[in-house]
Amino acid sequence: MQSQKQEKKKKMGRGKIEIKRIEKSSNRQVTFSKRKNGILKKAKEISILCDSQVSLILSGESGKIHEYISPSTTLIDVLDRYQRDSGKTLWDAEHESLSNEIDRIKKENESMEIQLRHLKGENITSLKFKELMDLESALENGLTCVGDKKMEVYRMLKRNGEILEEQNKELDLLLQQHMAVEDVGNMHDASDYK
Amino acid sequence: MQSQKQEKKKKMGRGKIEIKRIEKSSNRQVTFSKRKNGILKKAKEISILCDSQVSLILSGESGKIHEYISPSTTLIDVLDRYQRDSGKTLWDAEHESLSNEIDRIKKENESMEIQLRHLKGENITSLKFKELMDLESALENGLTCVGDKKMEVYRMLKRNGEILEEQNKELDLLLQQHMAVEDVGNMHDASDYK
DNA sequence: AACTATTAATAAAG
DNA sequence: TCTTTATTAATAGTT
Repeated sequence: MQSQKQEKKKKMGRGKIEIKRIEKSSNRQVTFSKRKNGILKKAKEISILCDSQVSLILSGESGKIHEYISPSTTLIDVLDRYQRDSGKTLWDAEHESLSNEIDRIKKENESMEIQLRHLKGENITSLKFKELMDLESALENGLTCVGDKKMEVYRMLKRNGEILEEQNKELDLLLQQHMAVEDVGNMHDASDYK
Repeated sequence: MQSQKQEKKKKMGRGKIEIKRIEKSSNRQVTFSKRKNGILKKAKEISILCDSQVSLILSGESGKIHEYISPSTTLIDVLDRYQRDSGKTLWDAEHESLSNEIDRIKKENESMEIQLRHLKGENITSLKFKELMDLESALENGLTCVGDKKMEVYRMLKRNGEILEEQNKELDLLLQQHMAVEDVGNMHDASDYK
């Protein structure tokens, strides 16, 4: 291998180049054109293959702009993400305040989502005993209010005679089924606590 | 040449791939990581070789952002140019998009807040009978889950003997008070339904 | 622009 | 995630 190379330190033919500014303007332009196509293609490919968001903006010496923005998103989205992620503010103060508001609301959102889950009995594995008891109290309280209200509405409906006989029967049936389920629930609770 | 190929229509080994979303998530991630490095390298190379301005921002499914911005310029310069060249005003669009996002999240927020209120038995005056029943079911379901979990945790605590006697008593007391409230709740329900 | 010898990127496997 | 390697893809220099 060495013997083959020894007389050819510089490749005079096609081959590797050093990564530094190409001095000859015409070559530089040609290379820009070729590599521009290459990288635009790569950008498109990675966005399709990997379902990823890409924003590529290129400009050569002519000043002409070439771009690829993945269709799954807009440039705005990419830049917005970029700003939040990097902490760099590309734009004005108002933009920043809007961004902050979004962050704030998103946090609120998250906390409410957790509360909702808990009230629905989901994701409660990590809760402490005291938290479970508080949660239970809240649920019982809610149940009491709702149950009272339900009966109130039910009586009002009946009294006003606003429901047709047919609907009335349907409601009664629903209600009875419901109460049956409730009773089972209570029995379950009771046995569990003894 | 044809004879060599005829038995190997599909390359089972290393080779060409079709440019379409990679279905398997792990493969997609690996490919993203590799190609990301590739395209970042290409971006750097073209900017050096051809003295060109490049802004490349990528994000994969993890949401993490990867970027190459050519040192000869700032992202803002690139974007300014982009705006002038394309005639699109990113500024306004950005502003609008943020406003829209805020609206969207606020609506989500509002809806969750209402749900939370309802589950806590507040603001239920306007609800229809059927809605009250659904709400009640949800609450009962949540209560069952939480109650089961609570007892599970309680038993575990007792069994493991991890709580001091003092704490133990406190818990027992809390629990008894709690059950008493529960019983009142049940009686209340029962009497109402008769 | 088109052509090819060569290098570079990378898909699949370990 | 890293390394290896067979194979495809990109491209530098030439025409």
